[in-house]
Amino acid sequence: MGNLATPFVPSRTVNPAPVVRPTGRILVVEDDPAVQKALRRLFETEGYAVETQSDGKSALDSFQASAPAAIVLDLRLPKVSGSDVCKEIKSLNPSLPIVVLSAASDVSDKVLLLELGADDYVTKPFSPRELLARVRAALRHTARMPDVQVESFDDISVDFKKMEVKREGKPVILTAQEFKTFQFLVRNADRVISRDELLNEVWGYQNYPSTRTVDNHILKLRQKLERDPSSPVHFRTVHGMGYKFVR
Amino acid sequence: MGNLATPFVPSRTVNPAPVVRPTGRILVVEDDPAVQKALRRLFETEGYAVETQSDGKSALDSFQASAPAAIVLDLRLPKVSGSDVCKEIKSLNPSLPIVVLSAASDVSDKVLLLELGADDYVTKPFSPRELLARVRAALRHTARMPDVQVESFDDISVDFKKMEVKREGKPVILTAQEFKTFQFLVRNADRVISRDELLNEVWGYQNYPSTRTVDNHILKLRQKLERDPSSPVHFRTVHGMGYKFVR
DNA sequence: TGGTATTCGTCAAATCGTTGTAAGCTTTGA
DNA sequence: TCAAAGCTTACAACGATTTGACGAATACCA
Repeated sequence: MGNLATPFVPSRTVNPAPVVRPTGRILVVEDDPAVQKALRRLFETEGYAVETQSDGKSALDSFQASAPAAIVLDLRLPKVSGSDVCKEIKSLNPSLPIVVLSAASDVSDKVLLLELGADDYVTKPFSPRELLARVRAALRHTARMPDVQVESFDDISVDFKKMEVKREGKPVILTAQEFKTFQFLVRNADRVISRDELLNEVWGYQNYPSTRTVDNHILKLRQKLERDPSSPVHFRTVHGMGYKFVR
Repeated sequence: MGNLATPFVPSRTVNPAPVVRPTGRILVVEDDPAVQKALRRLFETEGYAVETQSDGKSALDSFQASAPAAIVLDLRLPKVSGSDVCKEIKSLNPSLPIVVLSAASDVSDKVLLLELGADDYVTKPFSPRELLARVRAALRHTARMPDVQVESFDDISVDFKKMEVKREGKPVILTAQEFKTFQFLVRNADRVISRDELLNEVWGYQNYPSTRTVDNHILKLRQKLERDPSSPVHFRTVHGMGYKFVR
């Protein structure tokens, strides 16, 4: 799943039901250009969209403007120190996971990190994999599953945790992408969702060519889940707008 | 995607699957006000109720009066030392989980902690997430004391305590890593588990191998435990997602 | 109301990603 | 020092996803 970083365009004004965010954008704040580049590559090859900033001031601006899903923050920064950035961000949004990069000497102070409000840290030199693991864990943690894991309507029932869908009690096999699409639609039932939004939220794309990809997945879902796929009841087309799922 | 036929439930929204939510109050015993505040924030944003005390004496009183679900205890305390508090509490209520905070120098000897009766410890500086994880683990541990230590299905039986697996009554030798993987899967039966999650839960941060490693362990488990390893029934692949264990 | 432009549904082919597996290498512990 | 366990690598096989063409449906506008 390839990704290119481009400016984020908020598509929703309000934040409705919990939204499934498979791949978030990561804000990397790091002043050393070499390290910055390496980090970008690390996360991008893992399918994350990456935004980079080189100093604390820009980081704060960037955080305000683009609402990243997680932040990787070097403690050693020019102008505004990493610590201050961390505190500031945490005070604005306590649930946004921040993973701190620090030289071993920086954290000699016993509980500094805790006071900063950072969620996790790795000390330089660190293994890329470990950083990745920690960021992923941080993301997973905040993207907490909504309480309701099971839904049913019409003759369909879904168990999001087990990734099982049944129709008239009989199992229906959905592929990974189909399932994610379905899940997103169900969790945003009754709301009109544009293809762009689907691509952003389900596919994690930041930019993309014009594509029939979404349509194809809707097609598959209709074939598998609608009583009469040729006149869909649940997966509705809203012409010129996108799709809408209704129970 | 594995699906098993079960009766169709026509209600609209079925009751939520049991979600592990923070329950109970955590008693934080810490004399440094800044750290105390940070700890409070850490646990509270996670949904725990927090009670704080600054010295050993008050901690003991508090423990008696309010019966917390777990205790986070700094070893460095004024008046009554943390060690004594720990011993005292453990003698009064051995099953109450205690996670100890200690400077690295304090625990040159890990054995000491065990003597104290502490369930777990983190050394400063610690990652907030790690502390959280350990407290959660400690809670989980005691929360499901009536833990099933023996499971069986198909022609397999497992004794988690003895770390023994038998197939058709005959012992099967699993390596440590295989056993851990197996255990995690069994305890999360029916749920789809990503490689990442397995890596985090079974392997942990410090050694974070490649995802191919997981595949190999699943392969071994299938070879050792499936009737027909080439068409696995229990260790199912969920393409694009991970694995799922089904009894 | 008819013509035109846009958007959507559908299909098959091509691409791309994921998984299973074996073999070899590294680490660990007796 | 050796054997066992664990990890990495490579690659084939498989399946999922994307693409692009094209006709059908819908909206727009004179």
